[in-house]
Amino acid sequence: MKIVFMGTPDFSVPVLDALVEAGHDVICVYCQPPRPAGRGKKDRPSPVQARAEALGLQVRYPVSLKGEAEQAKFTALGADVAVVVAYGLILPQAVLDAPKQSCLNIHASLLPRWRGAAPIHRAIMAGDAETGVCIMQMEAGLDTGPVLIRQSVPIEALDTTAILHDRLSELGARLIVHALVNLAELEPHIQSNDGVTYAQKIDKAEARVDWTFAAVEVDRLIRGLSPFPGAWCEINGERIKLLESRVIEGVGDAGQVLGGFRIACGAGAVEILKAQRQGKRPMDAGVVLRGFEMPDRLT
RNA sequence: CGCGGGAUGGAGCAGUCCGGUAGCUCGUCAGGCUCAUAACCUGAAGGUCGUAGGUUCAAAUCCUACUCCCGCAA
Repeated sequence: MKIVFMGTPDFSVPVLDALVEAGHDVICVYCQPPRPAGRGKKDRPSPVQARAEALGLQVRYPVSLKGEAEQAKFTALGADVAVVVAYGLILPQAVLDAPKQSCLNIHASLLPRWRGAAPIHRAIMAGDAETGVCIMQMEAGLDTGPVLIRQSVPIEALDTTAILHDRLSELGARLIVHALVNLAELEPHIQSNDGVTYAQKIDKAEARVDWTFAAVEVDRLIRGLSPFPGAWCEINGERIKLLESRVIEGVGDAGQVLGGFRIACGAGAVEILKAQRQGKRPMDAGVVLRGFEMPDRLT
């Protein structure tokens, strides 16, 4: 099948790989243009661009698809299907209509819950018991199209966004390959109007831990924001990123250190399992604590 | 030239300003104690102090260049 692939971040890469491996003819890859990123603020290609070039695929990264010229170039590809996963650009109707069969989107949530940019983070932060992946037909609206395949995955107590991200990315890759083979038989299910929520982009201001919150909330925040952007707190004037945690039994004033890396919250307590000091790599809590003096209380 | 932190036995750190014996918390190994333990006690092994130059009687420490890792910011 002649496929146009559209995606940008790490989440999209396993999907691209799966399509190529399944023997599809990926005639062109669209992704976001290289942006200043990382130390030195140099332009860096997106993960998808890097992977696509390594595979020897044609790559395009237009700043927008609104112009007629871009749309004409897209249409001229004569694709059977467009596979879109975390591309980062809204597709105009002219683009949606271009592929002979359809535009399929892979979304990392159980739609209609968590439409939008940060579905994995939001599912963990909200304390959802499960999340999943949907393969859907694209419409002009944001993640509103009819769902072809919907597969749920439980969220475990210690799951972080990093873990779920990889798990869902792999799942999405498997499902899209399956969907392309069985495209004719799959039934589109219109999304319910009930239970619609939007996964707002993560705001950096959300990332600071407030110890007056209940322990379950703090724990979800830490796991939901791990590893990016990373929940953090201040210890001895130093900014410490908290990457893994669990809820434990414990009583104390909010912010009180209960020994080791166990902190009392507004209700209950959390134990930090993995953290990262500035300029250091992520380390297990016990290791972080060596050569480091914990105060009696965190704010 | 976006801002900043870091590289010291296997791990995490101190020591660097004010050059002069290589230190701490762990881990490892050996022995001891204990009914027993991620317990405790004793002892041991293990380090080109990121690399290359320079200054000096003497450099982990001061100077220069370089490599690698990371935080912020995007």
